[in-house]
Amino acid sequence: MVKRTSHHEADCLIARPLDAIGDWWSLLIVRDAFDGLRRFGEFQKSLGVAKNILSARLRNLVAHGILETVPAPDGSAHHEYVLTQKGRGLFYVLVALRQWGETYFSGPGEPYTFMVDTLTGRPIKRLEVHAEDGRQLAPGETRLADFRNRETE
Amino acid sequence: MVKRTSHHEADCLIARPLDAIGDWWSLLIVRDAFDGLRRFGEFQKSLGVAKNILSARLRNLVAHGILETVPAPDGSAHHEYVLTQKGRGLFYVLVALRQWGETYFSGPGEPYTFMVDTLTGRPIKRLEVHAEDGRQLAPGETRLADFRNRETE
DNA sequence: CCACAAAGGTTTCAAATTGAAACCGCTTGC
DNA sequence: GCAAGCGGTTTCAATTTGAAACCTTTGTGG
Repeated sequence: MVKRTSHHEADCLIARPLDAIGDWWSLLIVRDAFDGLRRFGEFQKSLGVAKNILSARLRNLVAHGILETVPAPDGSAHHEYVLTQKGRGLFYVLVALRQWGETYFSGPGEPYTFMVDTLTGRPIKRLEVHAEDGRQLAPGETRLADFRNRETE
Repeated sequence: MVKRTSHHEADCLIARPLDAIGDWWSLLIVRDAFDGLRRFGEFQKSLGVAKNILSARLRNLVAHGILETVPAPDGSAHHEYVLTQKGRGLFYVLVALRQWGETYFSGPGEPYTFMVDTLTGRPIKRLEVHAEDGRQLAPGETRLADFRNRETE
């Protein structure tokens, strides 16, 4: 066995992100970071993950620029982990995953949480994919296209 | 070591989906399925994954109701793997992941693909999160709220 | 009809990863 | 001054991964 496969060099821009967050724990750490968790111990308690694993995941997330370490505000020698802008960009992935989970993974009648608009307390709308002109697009109405350079954007 | 951790019973509706698709390959299989791939051999060639691993992942995806097997249309004894409705629900996850990848993982000047509107060939809009009343919401403007029963929906 | 090839897996086995628990160093709190 | 807590690292066995070999069921050429 050579090495655990990495998608780092894949052409596909779905594959490459999985290199950074495509394991069982990383996305949950990011979710907790969105919930305001910052300390090693907080993540460990929330996730119940072994400390060596958490340590490796945090290091990987920092290496990928998803989290960054900042000095602890209480003046202690320790530091805290906070989301970078890149890390906050995962918000839409989390929302999409959560909406899918709400639809297909919630047992009937079980205690249940929604994402809600903080201002009104009402559930947010489902994600939709829209064309440039505003038309809503179904999965079959999109495809991938190649552009040689970014200037076509 | 007891067993590889499963999020199957987690309360969190982000964690539970990861049980179904939270490994290095499953989401790429789903991506290929959206691209129209259906046969074992097609997935294997596209992903370059070992056959035993692909076999296990396809079985898992079928067990989770994300793919289903259908008889091959050419009358051969083999079957094909196609997305279920639940599987097609992952479209938004893939779009979110891809847009994140486009933003943060594409090297400068490298050949590049976009998701485009099939009708016009123009890139699709970025995902946005909206409140019930249509206001666009930033990451910090949402939270999770508990509802005892689904009837509050 | 028989040999041979291809598709679609399964089996085998070594190497890598995971996880639980023990350990370690540094600050506090008492 | 000493125990406790935080934030990890180390150790080591169980599990998972991946490459390659193998098997089984059709399809095909001679």
